[in-house]
Amino acid sequence: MAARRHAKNAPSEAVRPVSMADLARELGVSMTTISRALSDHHSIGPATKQAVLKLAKKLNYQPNHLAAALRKGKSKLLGVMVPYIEGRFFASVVHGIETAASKAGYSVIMCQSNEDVVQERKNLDNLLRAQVAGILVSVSRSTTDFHHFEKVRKHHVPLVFFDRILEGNDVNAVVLNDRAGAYQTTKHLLAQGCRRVAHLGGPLHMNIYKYRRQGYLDALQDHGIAPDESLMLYSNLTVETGREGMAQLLDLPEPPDAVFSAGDSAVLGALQLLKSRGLRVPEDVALAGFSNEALTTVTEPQLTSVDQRCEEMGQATFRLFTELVEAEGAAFSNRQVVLQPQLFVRASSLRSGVDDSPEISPQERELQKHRVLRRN
Amino acid sequence: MAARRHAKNAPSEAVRPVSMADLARELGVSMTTISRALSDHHSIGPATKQAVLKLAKKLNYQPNHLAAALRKGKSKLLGVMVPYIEGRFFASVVHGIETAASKAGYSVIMCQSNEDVVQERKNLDNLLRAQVAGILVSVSRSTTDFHHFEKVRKHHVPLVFFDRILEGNDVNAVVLNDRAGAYQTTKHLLAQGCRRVAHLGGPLHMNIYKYRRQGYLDALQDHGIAPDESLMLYSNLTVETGREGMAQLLDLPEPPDAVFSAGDSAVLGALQLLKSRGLRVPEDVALAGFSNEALTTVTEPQLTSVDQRCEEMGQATFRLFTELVEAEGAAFSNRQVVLQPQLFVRASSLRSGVDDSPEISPQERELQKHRVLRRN
DNA sequence: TTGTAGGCGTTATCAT
DNA sequence: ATGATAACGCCTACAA
Repeated sequence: MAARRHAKNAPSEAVRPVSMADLARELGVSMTTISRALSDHHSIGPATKQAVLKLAKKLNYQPNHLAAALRKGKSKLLGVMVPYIEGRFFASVVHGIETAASKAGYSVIMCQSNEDVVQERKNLDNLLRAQVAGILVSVSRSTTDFHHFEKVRKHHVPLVFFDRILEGNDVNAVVLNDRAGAYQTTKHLLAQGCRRVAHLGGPLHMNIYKYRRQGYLDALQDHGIAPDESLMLYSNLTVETGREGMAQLLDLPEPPDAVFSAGDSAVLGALQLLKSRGLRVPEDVALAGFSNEALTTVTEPQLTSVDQRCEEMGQATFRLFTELVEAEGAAFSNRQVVLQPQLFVRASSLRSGVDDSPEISPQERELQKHRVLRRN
Repeated sequence: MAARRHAKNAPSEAVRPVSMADLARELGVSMTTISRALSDHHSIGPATKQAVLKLAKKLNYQPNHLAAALRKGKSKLLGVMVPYIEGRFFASVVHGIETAASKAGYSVIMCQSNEDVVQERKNLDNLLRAQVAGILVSVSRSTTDFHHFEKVRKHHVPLVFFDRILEGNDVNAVVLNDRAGAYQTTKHLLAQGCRRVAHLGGPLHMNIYKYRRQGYLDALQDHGIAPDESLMLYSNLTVETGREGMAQLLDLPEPPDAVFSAGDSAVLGALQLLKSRGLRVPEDVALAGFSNEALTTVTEPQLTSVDQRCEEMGQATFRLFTELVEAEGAAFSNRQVVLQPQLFVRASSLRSGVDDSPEISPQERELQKHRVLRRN
């Protein structure tokens, strides 16, 4: 017990953790034997193996991932960057990624760009320096060019985008079919008898908002309705801008009888404003949003919204990453995975007697189970 | 033309990243010089330094954190473990941690225990193997003993608990003054004229729920009201159990005129049930919750709730970690940081004409700005 | 089945 | 002001 370990070049008296060399010395075998016993190599005596494992447990040995990664030139770290972690969407996607990654032996380094392209660049550099095995990213709102991601490619680090991607670049990406979600929602509003459907949109340089608008337009066209620019407002889709937008729409000579918002916060704002003006939802104005945030089931009436399959997106993103790793640069062809959204029809868009989506209820009930607000 | 080395397209040739050795060779100097130039050492010629930096930029050199950490025996990785990342509370705390950590040059490895001690243990081992510089953790719901955390201490890795801690152990921790939050809330309900205040509580083996209950009891005692066991129900505080609990309370011979819930989901359930029975809030039953979730400002009436200073908690947790690092094991005394909660009084507990908390509004307005639901 | 030795990229300690 | 060299802990040809 009194036998102290003497580090030849130890900087100070800091207690070093137990290493394979320590185990080897203690057992009087070589480090190779230790290494093989621990990694369950085939050519290893069962007796020695047991002895090694036992000693390892006794001395509380923990393998040093850093050293292994350095030696192998391959770490088990995975970089994940989101604009921010708060809010249901990104938190759920990260949850999906982390769960899948953890199961596959990867540790997730999480970072946020805070919607700032400068921070995004810094984070990217930092992840590269950490020698991550891959980078999964949803770009910031202020990102408009691709060149900092080029660097990642130069370093041969697998790169997968999710949800918010850079259009026009051939990249690996997992996205939601935003167009289909918007199309289905708008068609639903039209099926409810609405004729002047307005749209609260987001910044059009972002793929998600561009396609949500497109789906809206496509549905109108399918019904032979000409788009009316005065019914289309663009903002950052906060509650506040939702209120303002709704007010502006009501002031039109011909106000809308329905609003499809590209986000749930804005549609909440719209709802608040309509109530404050004494208008009824959905009788006077029907409402539908996008994201299926928790708040949609709390308002009165509850809000129709498009669910984005957050967790599936996380899983799919990680899966795409593992496929890239296995492909090992064999195929340079980038892959796109497109997830199908799911419209949840609720009271805010359901006019009496008309129900064009009877198949929704069971899924929703199922989803609600998982959407319990946890902790408290 | 044949003499060219095709680094890019060589199939079986894994392209190694640029290292300090490459820079040294290219410039015809030693690695020591490179290292010093890059780390801004004092004894380095300004000319050589410039040359090194220039070449580094040109060749897209990125320092290898793994190698540096291995050599120095100290990484810039920080382990953060939460029960789950979804939901406002933990997401905000993690946001606070990540922001502070990033500023200080740390990368955050985020993992979830999913409320499972077994996973918690695995994660802990994994973080140790990743050679993290510290571990910040909020324990899972199913954690009742401390011994897996002992291992962390044995490895001399700084350990800080936040919010959910293990009582009875002398540990570093950042917690909310749950008792004070509950006390203040209950006193507020009593000040509104309520005389039979019920309590929806959580699992009492968790510090947070134990203290919320205690604050409730203390407030009752201060008003000379004897606690009534039939008014105190315990559950996991989901929306569903909130509904059930409220129903049970209404069936009492003497139903309550107010409910203080240890969580916001449960109080939402209570609200739903009261409405379905045609009872008015707050006139018939006043309601107050805990956590100040986003939903509290969406319901009708809006819900009174206790804000937990999520982001401050994250910042404080990281700060405590850095203090431990600087202390360098000098002082073994563990520190506890206690944050003060903030009660937000809203319509669900405000009976007409009585307002015992006029100072709330400005802060709330301020907070609301930041609580915009983002994305979409 | 086991051992030897070299090196992954960096930094710290010597020396020049 | 600059170099040579030895670790950090692990893996893996190549020997034995």
